[in-house]
Amino acid sequence: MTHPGTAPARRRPGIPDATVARLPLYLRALHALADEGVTRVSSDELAARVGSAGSPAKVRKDLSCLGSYGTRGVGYDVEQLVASISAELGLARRWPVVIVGVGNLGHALAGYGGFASRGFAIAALFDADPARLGEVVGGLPVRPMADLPVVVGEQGGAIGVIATPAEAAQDVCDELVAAGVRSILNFAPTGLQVPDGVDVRKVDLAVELQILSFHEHRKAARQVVPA
Amino acid sequence: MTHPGTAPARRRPGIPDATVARLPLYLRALHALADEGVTRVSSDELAARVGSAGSPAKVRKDLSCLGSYGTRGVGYDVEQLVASISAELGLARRWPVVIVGVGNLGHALAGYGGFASRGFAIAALFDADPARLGEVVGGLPVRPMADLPVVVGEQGGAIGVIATPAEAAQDVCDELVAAGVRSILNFAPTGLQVPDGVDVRKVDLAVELQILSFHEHRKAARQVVPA
DNA sequence: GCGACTTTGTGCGCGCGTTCACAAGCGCGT
DNA sequence: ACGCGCTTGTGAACGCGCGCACAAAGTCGC
Repeated sequence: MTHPGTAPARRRPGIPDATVARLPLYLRALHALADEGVTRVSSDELAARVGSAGSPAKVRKDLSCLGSYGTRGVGYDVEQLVASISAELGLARRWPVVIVGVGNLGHALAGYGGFASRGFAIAALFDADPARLGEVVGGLPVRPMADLPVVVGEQGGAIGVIATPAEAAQDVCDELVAAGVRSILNFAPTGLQVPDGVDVRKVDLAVELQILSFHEHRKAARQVVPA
Repeated sequence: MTHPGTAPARRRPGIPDATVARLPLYLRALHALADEGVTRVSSDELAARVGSAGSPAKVRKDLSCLGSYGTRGVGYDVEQLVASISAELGLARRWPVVIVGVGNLGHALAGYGGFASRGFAIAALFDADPARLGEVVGGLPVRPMADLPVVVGEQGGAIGVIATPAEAAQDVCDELVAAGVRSILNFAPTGLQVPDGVDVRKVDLAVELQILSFHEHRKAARQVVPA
């Protein structure tokens, strides 16, 4: 099979995005299993653990995709799989995270213990509001935006988290990019424009609720007019 | 569909999930446009507004999918489109939301103004910790879990939000389902088992960071070993 | 009033992801 | 030692969603 018409300039190392999105779920389930003292797991069991997002076949294909070995007739070694997935996700290194915007959500994120236990360290908190500067949240002081390039430089890169109102998000995003941040998690309810080479993932609570609302709406309509 | 004139394109129950997931983004952008006083918008412009998640063709196909009319040579009427999408998402009704777990994240959610302005009303807050009961957060008192069926009954259904630690999530989920909740937004870092007819959407901050970590990792690797 | 430009609506082909089904491999009991 | 059952790994088909490209349609300029 030769490559079709398109120029093969960008060769992918072969991990589909859909698989990448599931690896963290597997990792989560595997950590839970390890805590329970389980040392081996089958694709069937792992799929059940991750819930609706996993089928046994998907699990096997995903895992085979990253070259990790299972043992036929037995299953996968939990510890080895954790190591393999962690390596693939780049979690050997503990990534520094900078949070911009110390409002309601920023406070919650700064105080969230889940980051530290999953391979991330909150490096600093920033806010544009001078009244907030110096305030200590989750053990870290709130710093001015001007410090951002310094912190990112010190850490040798970082993941940026935007927890500001929508109006400020694009400006903050630009500052993050200018400071050298190439991966951004955006909680502000707005789309962001970024140059090539910068990844943005967005989490919008209202959007999630609206998607649920759609299905709820449909379910209600179906009750009134049954098939 | 060769009939010209006022032939109504009946929207069939077949709206792709991918489209449903984008409708809230369009709605968000349209509200912003309306606030700016814009009354008409082209698929091109709307696509640009939603950022990387939208191409003009996708916008057109999505909108045509829900039967809303644009005017050829002009574009779409912003107000009409807002009404159409809102109706399709079931936002004519203001959905009640119950939040379970008033920790860091629960506090932030209770205080988040974005819900009220996007078609949702926080109906009540719950927590299993007796020490928290009665505490007022975001204008609402924290109530015991035992009140959950009462509240859901009063509201005639509700969307449940789980903001508890992972260990409690499945139990809370079961209680929500037992109380009649059929749509759940889960912030706890764990998979949930639910019966048929119940929708769960999950938001895991650490998972999002790990996906970013993967790409960051890959970008770093590409610098060392360029193509 | 008419032509030309703009923008929607959509049919088609393609590529990705999911699922099915089965062969290969490994351990275990006998 | 040998077959039996369990589980992985994977090839192939299916289906969905995306982008392209063009026809229909409506507006604006002259």
